[in-house]
Amino acid sequence: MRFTKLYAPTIKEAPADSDLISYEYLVRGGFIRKVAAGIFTYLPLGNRVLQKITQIVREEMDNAGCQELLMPIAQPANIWKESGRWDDYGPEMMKLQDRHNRAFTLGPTHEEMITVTVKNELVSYKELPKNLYQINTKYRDEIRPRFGLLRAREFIMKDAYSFHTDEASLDETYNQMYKAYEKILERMGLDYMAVEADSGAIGGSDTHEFVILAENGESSLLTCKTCGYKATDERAEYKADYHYPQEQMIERQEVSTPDQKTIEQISEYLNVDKKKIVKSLLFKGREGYILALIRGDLEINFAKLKAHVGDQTLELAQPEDVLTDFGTPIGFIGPVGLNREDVKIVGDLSVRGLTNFVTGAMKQDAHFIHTNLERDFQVDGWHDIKMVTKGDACPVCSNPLDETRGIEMGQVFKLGQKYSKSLGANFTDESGQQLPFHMGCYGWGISRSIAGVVEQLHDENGILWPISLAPYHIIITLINPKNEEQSEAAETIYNLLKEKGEEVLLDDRENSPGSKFKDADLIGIPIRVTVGRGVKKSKVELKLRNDTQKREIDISDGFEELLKEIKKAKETYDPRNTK
RNA sequence: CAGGGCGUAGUUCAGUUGGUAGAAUGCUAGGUUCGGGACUUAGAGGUCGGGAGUUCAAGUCUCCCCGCCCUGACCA
Repeated sequence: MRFTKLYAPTIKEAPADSDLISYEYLVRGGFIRKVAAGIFTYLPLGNRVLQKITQIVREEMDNAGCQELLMPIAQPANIWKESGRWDDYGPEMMKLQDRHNRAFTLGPTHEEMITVTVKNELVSYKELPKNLYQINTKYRDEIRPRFGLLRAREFIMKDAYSFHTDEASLDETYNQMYKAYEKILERMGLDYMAVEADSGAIGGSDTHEFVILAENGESSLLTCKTCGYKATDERAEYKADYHYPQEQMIERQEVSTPDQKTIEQISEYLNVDKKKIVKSLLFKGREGYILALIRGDLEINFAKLKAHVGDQTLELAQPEDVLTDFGTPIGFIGPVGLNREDVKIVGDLSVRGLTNFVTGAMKQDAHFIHTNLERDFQVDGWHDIKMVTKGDACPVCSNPLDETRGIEMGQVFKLGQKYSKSLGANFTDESGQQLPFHMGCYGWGISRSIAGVVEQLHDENGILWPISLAPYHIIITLINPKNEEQSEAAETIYNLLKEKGEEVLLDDRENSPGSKFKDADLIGIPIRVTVGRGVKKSKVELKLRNDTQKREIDISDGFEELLKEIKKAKETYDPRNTK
């Protein structure tokens, strides 16, 4: 491809709405353009990368015994109502109506659709297991789309679904997919981790996330150097070991705390250690309120709480609701005297054993001091709902955990029988009995991968694509197109490489050399052949994107050395090693 | 959705007490250059996000919409 023919508008300045390096470089390099919040056009360069990722994923899926199909994006509401997720997913879904006022959604995921697809036709144990996938556009009306392609509202995803007679068969496929995902990440040349994760709204039991390591990643991971334990922050557990000194219980007392709403403020105002305050957060769910209690210096893990309560619709109660239902602003809620049918109290393990602590008094501008468990209120259940942080004890070996950041590229789930049961998807076993499938599902963020790769592989000048994903492998930078000698040499090399089937880009623009170098770096082409003044002496230059050194190559031998060096570079180039 | 911020040339941004719409960069044409966004001359490009209002006069003041960005318990 000639640069003069290519549609790749590059931009010198960072776009005003740039919030992340990958978004900035992808826009500046002419890979993508934003159309609306979280909705993008893939320009030719972006589309080439997208196709390469798609192809890698497709090949690995096929190798893992998975078959490709294509399901509709527009899905009727009724299948979502049947599975009970019309409400669970709720506002996340892009909803629309046809001319007859029938409700549809633009699929945020396809569990329902695939189940409906196989429901009446995949009926015998003899046909199992089956593993089906598609690569398709998905829609999720995120609370706040951001970070460019990392959190888009319209995005491309590979999703696979497997159907089994029993758990053992599911386990086998799960492991195959797990390995396929490792293979995909290796082919993309990325540093990654597979970690235990929370299953969220998708539900199910076992699940692993495949996370690539990146400083700006949205996911926080907790890892143990000693034993190798790894988990996402939502899922991470720890060895809870709280010992509090035995204290004499003191009489509970109400104190005035005007406008002191946060733990921080109360701690200062009452001159009490945060560890002697119990934080009370009120959540509203399907079956009423949940009051969650945790020690003042710790944070609640919302995902753990949701999982524990078994209600994915759980949300932090609105201040207005709290005021009308409990008669207090949210800063002053607490467990004392809260004997209401519609309120369940969940206590974090950190609260158990505390004595004489501070809680909200359930009325404006007042807290209780010297509150005590049992004597002053009852907890309905104890559970670990704490957000695990760096330094907490590893749940396996008790050594302190580390925290790193990353970007989730894919996730594998064992769904079990959740969807097959709710949608009545059964098969007939050897004995003629109707049984619900055991299912697995396996997602991969195709469009997100583009941004993920850039997040991990970039420097101050632009992107460093690995060979497997680069939109072109080689760029020929022609310094002066008006110089016949140079121009001729560049054309010859370009045609030769094209004949050899190389993916080569010829920068034949009449810009100044500097702007061509900048663009080549920004776009991130791995191998650069510079054709300039050296041509007089039958020399061109070879420079790799991850290297600061250039090498002179003699071309008087009919380009043999050049071809050899290019071949070698293609085989050994690794953008993770910068020099 | 809540709280905060911003919408002016393709892009990044200036625009004073209300008084003829600006720069840089990019683009077009010419000239000089040709190894890290080079220099120079000329030119095109804007119903100032949309609507209503106040005023002799609105980019600037008021109100209502719309869009985008940031913070928030979202997730491939």
